[in-house]
Amino acid sequence: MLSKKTKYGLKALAYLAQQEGKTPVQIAEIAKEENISQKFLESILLSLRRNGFLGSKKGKGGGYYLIKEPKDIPMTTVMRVLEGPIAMVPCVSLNFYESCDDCPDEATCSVHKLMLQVRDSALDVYRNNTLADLL
Amino acid sequence: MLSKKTKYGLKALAYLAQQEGKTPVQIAEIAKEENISQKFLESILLSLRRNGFLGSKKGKGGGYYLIKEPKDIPMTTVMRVLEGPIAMVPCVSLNFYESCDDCPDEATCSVHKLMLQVRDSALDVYRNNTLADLL
DNA sequence: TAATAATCTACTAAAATAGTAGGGTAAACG
DNA sequence: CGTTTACCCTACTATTTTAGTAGATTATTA
Repeated sequence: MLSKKTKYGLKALAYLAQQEGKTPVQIAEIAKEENISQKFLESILLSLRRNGFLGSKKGKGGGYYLIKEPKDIPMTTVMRVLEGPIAMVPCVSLNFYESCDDCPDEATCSVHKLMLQVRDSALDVYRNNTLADLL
Repeated sequence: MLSKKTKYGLKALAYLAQQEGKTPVQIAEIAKEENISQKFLESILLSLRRNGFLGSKKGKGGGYYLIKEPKDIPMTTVMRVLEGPIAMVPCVSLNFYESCDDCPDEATCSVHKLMLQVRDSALDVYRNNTLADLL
């Protein structure tokens, strides 16, 4: 299941991408328009800023804005920041690899084999979608 | 992330599929060979039996066994029983559909659009794999 | 009937999720 | 320069899910 954090994060990014210029949008506006708890959204936007997706401006007329063009933001990087690993098991993860403590041999593991295919197919989708494609 | 329940369930099914005849295999044997907590595995096998994948026999010489041929067990049905919905959001689920309480319109929802593709790609993998393919 | 092995009910510890509460801090505007 | 605006940050909490445990029961077979 997709976490609310990821869902809200995606919606917020899409909302910002739809904006005309690069004028900052306030948290309160996004929260209201997208039906998201404002406080929760605050922490999500903050993490998106820390990870280089968003810029922010304080004070009157402040808010958040996209740093890059929507078409230059691939879904792979967004999903990894918001949701974490794209793989369903750590032993097939490219960016978050970990070996399983059960399972003596990855090469012969039935789960490994299947989940490798699932990861590749999901990766394929995320690689072929940028933020611009969500609008 | 794939739950341990699903992981263990898949491993147990694969173990049973590797068996020569249709002689029942005891929970204890599967648990030991696959490094799974026996009590936890008990409940998993029980649910696989209730859902028509396994048969069981009590008493001496008893245990669990596959009811169908591995090649006739598609991963879609296994995953749905063990892990639940294949979709990452209920609003794109074929078998577990639910509308989102935020999100006024699915047709224009950016998350919906993306997750539909992810579901289709995952479904594609599961449909093209049977239990026999995991061995 | 004694041993074996699945079945069933109920409880629990730990982790993740989805928030809340309450200030602090920087920038803009009058 | 001071007030307002709006992001920034820390800490706490309720709920749900996950991953089990414990212990008694029931059915089978030798």
